[in-house]
Amino acid sequence: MDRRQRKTRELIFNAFILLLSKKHYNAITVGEIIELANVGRATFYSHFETKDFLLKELCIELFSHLFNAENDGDNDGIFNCDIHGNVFLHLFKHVKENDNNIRKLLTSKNNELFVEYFKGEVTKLFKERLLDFIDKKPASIPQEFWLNHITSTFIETLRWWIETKMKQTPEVIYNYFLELI
Amino acid sequence: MDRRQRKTRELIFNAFILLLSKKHYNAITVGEIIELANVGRATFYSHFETKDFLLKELCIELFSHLFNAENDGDNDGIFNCDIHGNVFLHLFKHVKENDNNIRKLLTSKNNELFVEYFKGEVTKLFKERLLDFIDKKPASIPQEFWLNHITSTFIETLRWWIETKMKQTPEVIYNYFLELI
DNA sequence: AATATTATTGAACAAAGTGTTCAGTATTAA
DNA sequence: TTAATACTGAACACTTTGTTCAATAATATT
Repeated sequence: MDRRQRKTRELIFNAFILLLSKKHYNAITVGEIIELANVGRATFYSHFETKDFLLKELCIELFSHLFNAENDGDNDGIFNCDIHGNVFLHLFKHVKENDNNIRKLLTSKNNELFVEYFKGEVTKLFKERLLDFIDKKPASIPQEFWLNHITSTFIETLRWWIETKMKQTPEVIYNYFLELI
Repeated sequence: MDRRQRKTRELIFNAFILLLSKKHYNAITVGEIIELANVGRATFYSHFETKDFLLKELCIELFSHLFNAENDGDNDGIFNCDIHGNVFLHLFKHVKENDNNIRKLLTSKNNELFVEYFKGEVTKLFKERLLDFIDKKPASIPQEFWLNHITSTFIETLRWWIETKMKQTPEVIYNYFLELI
């Protein structure tokens, strides 16, 4: 990819992230983004079809290393942690220590699109590790319902934790989560 | 209130509800609403400041009888049910039998505003009846967190039920809910 | 270093939506 | 019947969106 393209992409991403932490997703206009990024209008539209696509590509940029990491070395993908699957504890830690972006996006308003993306990824994680939680499932309820429940509970827990300023350690909040389910 | 006002209010509400079941909240324009309602543009704006206010007033219109009913007779407010507080079972029943509007609104896209309203009302209900559920709370977790959790779980359960076409009876889905918490 | 390719620019553009205004008309309440 | 009030519809300024295009700049290719 042309160096110019990489440059403008990054300028746009940075401007967008900055705006996301200042105002609702719906309230952000393409005009504001390009003004802050110092980029022509036509340039923006040659990179991204719409604002929604910008968000989508930003998610891939920011989180694909987390969710899609193969076991190929020294990245910090979710799958490369303490052998036996404290994936979710790892995620709490990751959010606390590195990932201000997840914090911003998960608590920003009018951002159904991101929540949908994030929930989709987390659902995949739980699906792959469903057996680790299957013993907690009451026998009577359907598995699809259970999957939806633990995923939602995880995300709500994470959101609550972020919104109340992350006063607990990742370990404590992870135990809260385990006690809920 | 002038009969003319009541008439246009109802025309607008009906048009809005119809549109909500056909497209995303964000995609609905004032132009469409007034065209469908057969009402002048100026009239719309003399009734409602913005589309968001329209939604807000629609919620009050549709659900205040549910959530704010005092014990004053033959309404079907949430508080006027089987003495000992199966409020939530009652809500499941209500949604299944009478309330196509909650169904539409709770599963419509780009409708954070409604979900926020609905969650607020349900949170109030749980807060007033927290003692009924307090014995299910693990000792270690904070009460505010617990309140948020059972509220979210209730709403997610309701949403899942609606989205999967309400195949279970209200009693069964209510038991699912109880087993989750 | 010269050239071909590709990205960016800025300005202009149509289209769609928002929210306001106002004079004229119709409906309702008194 | 009259006075008050609600509705109309058309026009308005304004904002935002997404597109187009010729000129210019940066990069890749040889």
